[in-house]
Amino acid sequence: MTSNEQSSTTPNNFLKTIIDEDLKSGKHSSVVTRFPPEPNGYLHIGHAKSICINFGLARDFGGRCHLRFDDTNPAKEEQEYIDSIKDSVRWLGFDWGEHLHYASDNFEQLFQWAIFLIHKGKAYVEDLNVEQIRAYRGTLTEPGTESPFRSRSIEENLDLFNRMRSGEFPDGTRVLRAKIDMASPNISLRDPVLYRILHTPHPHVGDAWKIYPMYDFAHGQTDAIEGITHSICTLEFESHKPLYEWFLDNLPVPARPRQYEFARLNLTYTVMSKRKLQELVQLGIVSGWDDPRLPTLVGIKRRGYTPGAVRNFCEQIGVGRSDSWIDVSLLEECVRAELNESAPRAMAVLRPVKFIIDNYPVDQAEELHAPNHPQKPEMGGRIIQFTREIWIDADDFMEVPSKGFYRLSVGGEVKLRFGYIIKCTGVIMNEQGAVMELHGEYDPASREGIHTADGRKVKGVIHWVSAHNAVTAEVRLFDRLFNVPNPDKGGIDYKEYLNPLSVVSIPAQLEASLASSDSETRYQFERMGYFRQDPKDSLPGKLVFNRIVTLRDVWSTNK
RNA sequence: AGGGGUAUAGCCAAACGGUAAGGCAACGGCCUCUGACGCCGUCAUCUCUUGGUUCGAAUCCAGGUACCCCUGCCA
Repeated sequence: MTSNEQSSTTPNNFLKTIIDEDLKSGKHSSVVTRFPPEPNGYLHIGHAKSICINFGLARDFGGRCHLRFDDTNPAKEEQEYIDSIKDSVRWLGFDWGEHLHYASDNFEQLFQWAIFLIHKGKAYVEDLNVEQIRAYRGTLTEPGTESPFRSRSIEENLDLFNRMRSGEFPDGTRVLRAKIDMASPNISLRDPVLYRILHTPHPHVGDAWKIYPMYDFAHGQTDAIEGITHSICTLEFESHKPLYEWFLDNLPVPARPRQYEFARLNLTYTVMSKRKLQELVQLGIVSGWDDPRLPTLVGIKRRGYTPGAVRNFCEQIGVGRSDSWIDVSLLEECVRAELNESAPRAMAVLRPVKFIIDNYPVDQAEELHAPNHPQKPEMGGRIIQFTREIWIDADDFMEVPSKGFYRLSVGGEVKLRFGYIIKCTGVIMNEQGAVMELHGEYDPASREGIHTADGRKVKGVIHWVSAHNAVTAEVRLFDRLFNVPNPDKGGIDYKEYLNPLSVVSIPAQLEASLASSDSETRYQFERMGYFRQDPKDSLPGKLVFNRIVTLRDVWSTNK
């Protein structure tokens, strides 16, 4: 297999087509991409799409992908974010090798290139203030007006720009602008700002600079310096592309990268903008950036989603240029698909109701064997205890069973998973009509299979735990953070759509073997879903389990 | 007459003038000691729309329509 053949079985997309052609035509001999986050916040699932695209392309075509911090605005950036972003990229399973870069590594070169433009008469120092610049810029339908400072001499521009660098002027008093075209229909070409004065220390280069380049003046040149062949970004940067190319055309850059755009990810029932995410955290609506309900990568990780599932999700959704809304259920489906294969099974009763087996000896306890995975005997098994008193789930009992309900009711029988068939003979309720306790009998001959002594087949199989040795745990049931597909839609504040039941915490009864689990192991609680211990809050004596995702449940969705 | 983009099934998405891939969902059926998993089958006479070119159009041309992005000293 040669380097310019696609080595994966993943579906085709327009970026792969472009790279394939560039490699075949000899335009490039290898592929170099980059993932360029600004370290001003935590990464979310939308970034995961970009990471998978960039690192995935490099992997598929035998090239490399850089991790580059687009750190040109120290007012918003912090080391904490740099560290977290690195963690998240690694967690997703990607490796940038030697290629950890910072746009700020190139500040001196960028400065020299700015000087170069001034010498060519293609950049000037602007004295107008923010409001004036805005007014002079024109509107979407009207051309802008040239600044009175546009025609300054090269000498004066040089002098002023150097003095900007040396910190002589206060923030906001001057900027360096490119001299392009104030009448351009593309507003990003109306003499864009190249540098602004900012007396702010920088997380990566300290207090070396008093002026900082703008994104547009840094990105393409940094791509060129790093030898990026395909600079892949989201659609909103498309209108910046002519500017991106203008700098490459007018500066003595060492290479000629190309920018390509794809549609950003939108996910239903959540919000993705940094501003909204931050607001949810700050208002205490969620517990932090790693709240398991958030689409942040740290949140998803804490919830218990696996990196493989996220990667698979990114593969499934494809790459295109049309605005798309992906249903969260696809993400959940990817999580289920992976966990179904890897998760050991266990039993846990989330809404415990005591069931007393009247014909079972009070002091007796027997050991039953339960396999850890129905299709994978190599995953072994464990011993579960069977006793006179057991916990079963309140949802598995109905006083008056509805049509199609084949679990327990008075007079009905059901198979206890890996245990015996039991028959319910009585129910004790409180004054409010809530079920307090159930009574019944077991069939001693029914341990194997689902047939009664007289040969009938029991339809229902329910999970249970021995009340004798069950362990109590807090279980957090997570659901969608919002109760509408697009909380951003309409003029209404997105917070109006918050789902009040996005997390409900309940005391549950778990089988004894779970007491010694660790937070790395994801379990399937049979018939309920996938769960794992919360890595932050769960303690040996005080277990806390997160519900990662439910199992598909045709019964309850069709009810 | 601002500029730039995008329209293929419920949600994504492939197709590059040769007769609409695939995934998810949905719907039937089978299997099952998890109403899970798995398996089998069904699911666009049609590609936003109206015309045109062509033996042949989702693909080419012309005109409409809808939606998204752009007026930070953010990225």
